[in-house]
Amino acid sequence: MTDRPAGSTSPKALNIAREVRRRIVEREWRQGERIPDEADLAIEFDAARATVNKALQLLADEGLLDRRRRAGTRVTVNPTRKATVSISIVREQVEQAGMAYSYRVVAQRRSPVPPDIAARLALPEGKLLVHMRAVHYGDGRPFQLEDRWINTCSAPGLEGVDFWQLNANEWLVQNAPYLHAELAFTAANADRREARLLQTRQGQALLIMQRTTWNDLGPITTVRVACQPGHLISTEGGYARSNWPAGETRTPDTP
Amino acid sequence: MTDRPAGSTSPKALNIAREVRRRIVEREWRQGERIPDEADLAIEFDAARATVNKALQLLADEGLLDRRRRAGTRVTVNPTRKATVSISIVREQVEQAGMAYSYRVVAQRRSPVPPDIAARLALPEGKLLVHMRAVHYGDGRPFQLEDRWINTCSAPGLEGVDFWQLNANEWLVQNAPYLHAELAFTAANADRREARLLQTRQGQALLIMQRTTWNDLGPITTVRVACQPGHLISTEGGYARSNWPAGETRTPDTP
DNA sequence: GAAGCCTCTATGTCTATACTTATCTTGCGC
DNA sequence: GCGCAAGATAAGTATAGACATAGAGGCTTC
Repeated sequence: MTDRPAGSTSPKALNIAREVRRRIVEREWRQGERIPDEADLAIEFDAARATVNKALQLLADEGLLDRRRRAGTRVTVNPTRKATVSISIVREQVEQAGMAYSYRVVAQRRSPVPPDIAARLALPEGKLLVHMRAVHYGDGRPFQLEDRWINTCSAPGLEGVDFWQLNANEWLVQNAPYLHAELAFTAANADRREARLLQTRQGQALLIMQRTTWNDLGPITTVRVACQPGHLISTEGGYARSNWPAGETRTPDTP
Repeated sequence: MTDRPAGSTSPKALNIAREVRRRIVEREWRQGERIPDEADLAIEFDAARATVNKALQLLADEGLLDRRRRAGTRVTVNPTRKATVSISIVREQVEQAGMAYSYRVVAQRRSPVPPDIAARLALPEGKLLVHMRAVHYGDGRPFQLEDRWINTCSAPGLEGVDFWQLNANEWLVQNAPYLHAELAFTAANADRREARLLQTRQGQALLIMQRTTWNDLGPITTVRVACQPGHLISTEGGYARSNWPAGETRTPDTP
């Protein structure tokens, strides 16, 4: 009898993963302990080994299991869990929040690259890159402030583009897909200019997002995004979207 | 002598993924375009369809491809790329940075839960939870400041634990695996107390990490971590860690 | 006992095949 | 022309079988 009352949408591998996860969380299988091997689990769950493999790989990716050839699979002792951040274009973020998007370029010029940026991009100091600063607005209020350096060598076709009118972020996303990216978060106090552009006070703590992308030609662009005060970047919990919070509390932004 | 000049580290599915990625990045297959179906690719790459499927699923997870049954696979128009943040226990972070770890509990008591925390945990306001504040040090200098609420109902066995001595973070990681987690980043100005504990000045911008975990019994714990000034949380670039710095750029015909 | 070799096992990966399922297309009846 | 049902198609998923390979553990040798 296939019970599917609680919405168990039945891809077999996922069911197996869920059951194994439950056994771990409920401590039937304890930290560091070795769990039955794939073949045994395949018998227990009446599935092919490949299916069990898929399930266990999933849990290993989540950081719950440690798998090694010949040694078998054991429950991770100090699980390093992973959370994923989705980076979409600003306009979509703003619009998804139900606000009207607008965009203003504050400055744009070719400029020799300063030492810190050069280091981050692994480019010779002083090389001429396109440097631009822009503000993204939601409903007319400043949402994000971006300070971007673009390496035209890695973005062919960019030469003729007029970023005073076009959104650099979107142009790059659509026209210069990357092979490698780095992303980092930090915090910084708003300086005088940032405070003015974001319409806040100097010294206000800002969430800073630094992002650099590369393709096979080299670095494409690096950008430092300063978010509006109180902005929250949240990650996707990952796997088990359960249903405890009866009222899915989508936390309102902090004032 | 294993000559693998072009770095083809052999798992066939990964090779296929890499090649498809290359075709996208090099714009052989353009944004929005439909790519050949799995069967055709299987023939082209001389692989089974399952293998091609695995490769394409990988790229879809990365956000590069959009796949729909019957409709086929197309290159994503506005790729929303994903980056993953690894959350390990603080001690490991500190030690990995080559510093000596220490830990000090600043306060711990049972306390009625304030409205904002109650909302976040979906618990009735005023319920008694364990509230604790602690500082993590690296080489004696403050590294992180944590403000944690623990729901003993969801963490059986916690009643008798003495967090004045034991590291709450580690105890929870090892003894209360979770099913669901949420993580968010924001920035805040250090208040008087935070400034003192982190040995910095009041108003200093701090990177804040908020993390809440649940298991099948309900919310386990929520913690607000304030990082030392200048702290950087970086994500794993993801898939293609390449080696441009003067590395072998598999240079195609560059226009 | 330490070092080195050997063997066997559990996972890693791939294949061929089959069936399921969503959804686009087509064609029929009106 | 319109609506709806039938068919076709591409991805989704599962399976049994096979071989590859890392590496733990035992064995031998010095």
